[in-house]
Amino acid sequence: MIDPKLLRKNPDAVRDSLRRRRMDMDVQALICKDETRRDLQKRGDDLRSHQKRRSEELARAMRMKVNTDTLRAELRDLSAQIGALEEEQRKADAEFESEALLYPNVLLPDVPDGATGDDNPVVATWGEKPAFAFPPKPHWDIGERLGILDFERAAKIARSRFTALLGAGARMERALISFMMDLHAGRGYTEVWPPFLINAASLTGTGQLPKFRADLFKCEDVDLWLAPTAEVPVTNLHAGEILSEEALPIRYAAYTPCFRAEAGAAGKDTRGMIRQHQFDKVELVKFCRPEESEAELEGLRADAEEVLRRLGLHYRVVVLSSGDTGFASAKTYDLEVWLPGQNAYREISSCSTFTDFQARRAMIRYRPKGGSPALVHTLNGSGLAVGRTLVAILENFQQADGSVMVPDALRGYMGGLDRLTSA
RNA sequence: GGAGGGGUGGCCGAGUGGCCGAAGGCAAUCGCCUGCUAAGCGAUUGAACGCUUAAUAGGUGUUCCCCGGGUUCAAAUCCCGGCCCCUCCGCCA
Repeated sequence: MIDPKLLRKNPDAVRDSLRRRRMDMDVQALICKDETRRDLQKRGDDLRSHQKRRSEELARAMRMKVNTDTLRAELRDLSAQIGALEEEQRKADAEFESEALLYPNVLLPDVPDGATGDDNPVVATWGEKPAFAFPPKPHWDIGERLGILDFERAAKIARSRFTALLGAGARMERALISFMMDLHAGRGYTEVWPPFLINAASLTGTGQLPKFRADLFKCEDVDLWLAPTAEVPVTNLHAGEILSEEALPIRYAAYTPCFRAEAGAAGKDTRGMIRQHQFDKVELVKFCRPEESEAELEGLRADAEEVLRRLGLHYRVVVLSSGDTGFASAKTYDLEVWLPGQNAYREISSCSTFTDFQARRAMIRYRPKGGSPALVHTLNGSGLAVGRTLVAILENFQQADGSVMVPDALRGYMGGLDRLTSA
C-alpha cells in the first residue's frame, strides 16, 4: 500500500509516479476520503473521551447512592450518538482502504521512463547466441519428437495450457529444481517449503488481491487459493511480525508450483510450455532494512543470473520501464533468456524491490536499535522459472539429429545422462 | 468426524462488569554496587491511529487482552458466531 502520510504531505509524488506508469487515478478523491476518515475519527475520539469521564462520574454517584436518573439518560443518549458515529467511521475507513489498496507502488526515481516493454533498456548481456547449421526448432517440436513433452494428453486430463512431462523431461524438471535450490542454499539462502494453498489475507499482503483476483485460482467453499508464486507464502511468513534488526537481511529460497488463470492472455503463447496454468519456479525472497534494499536488489539479480551462467544459457538483462513495472514493484530487472527456436529473448526471471509496499500491507516490521518499529523492505526474484529453463535448454542445446545435450551442471542431477535422445 | 480444554504484552502468567493497557515473574535497557563476571539494589521498557509539531523528539486524545457481532451508561471479564491451537477417540498418508 502507498504511504498515507506521503499521500497527505506530497501528493504530487504519488501523481508523478502514476503518470510515469501511464495510469490515471483520481488522487484528489482518495485524499478526500482520507480527510473524511480523519475528521470522523477526531469527532469520535472526542465523544468517547467525554463518555469515559461521565461514566466514571456515574460509577462514583452509584457508590454514593445518589439519584442517577438524569446522568443515565444523558449517557444512554451519548452512547447512541457514538454508535452512529462509529458506524459512519467504519464505512469511511473501509472506503479509504478499498481505494488505497488499488494504488500501485511509487516508482524509484531511477526507473527509466517508458510506456511498454519495448522501452525497457538492456543493461547487460551474457554469452552469445548459439550458431546452428540447421534451422533451430521450437521446443514443442523437439520435446514431442523426443517423447518428453505431451501437450495433447495434458489437455485431455486438465485443459489447454498444461503440459505432461515424461521420462527424461520429467527427470530434467526435477533435476533443475534440485540444482537451483542447492545453488541458492549454498549462497546464503535458507530453504523453505511453504504451503501451496494460501488465504486471501496473504494475497492481499503481497498485492495480488484485491486487484488481480481474475488471475488466480480459488478453491470452492474455503478461503484458500492456489499460490501464483512462492512470493506470496514466503513473504507472508513474517506477516504481522516485528523482526529483530540483527536477523536482517533474511534470505529465503523456495521451490513451488505456481498456478495462474492467465485471464488476460487468451491467444498469447498458446503453443508450447511458455505460458501455463501450472508451472514450477524457484523463488528468492528477501527482507531487509530500507537502506540495504538497493544493494540487495543487485545481489538478487546476480544470484538469478548465476543460474543461467552455470547452465551456459545466453541472456540479457533489462530494467522495466515505468509503464511496464508491476503493480507492487518499485523497480524491476527482468532476465531474458535467448530462445533460438523462437528467435526471441523471453523473460525467465523477474527481480524486484517492493520497498515498503508489501511490508505495509502485511505489517512486516523490524525494530531499529533504540527506536520504534519500522517497516522492512521486501524483494523477490525468480531463480528461475523452471519450465522456461527447460524450454531454453531444449532450444539452445538441440542437435542436428534431434537430440539435446544436457548442460554439464545438470548431469550429476540426471544420473550422468549427457544427452536426451528419442531412443 | 466425535468429546473436552484453551487463545491476555518480547516470553510466562494473574485477572468473572467500572479504580485495568492490564498484577507478578522472566527477558531487555540504563544506573548503582563490584578487581572481572555473576548475584544484589534502583529505574525504564507494547502497538496502531488522530491532533499538535520541522520531527519517525516531546505533549495529548482514542483504540487494541484471537476476529466479528450483541447485552450494558460502562466489557479482557457476560452472551452469540467464526478462526486458530492443544488433548483424547475414530480415520487416514
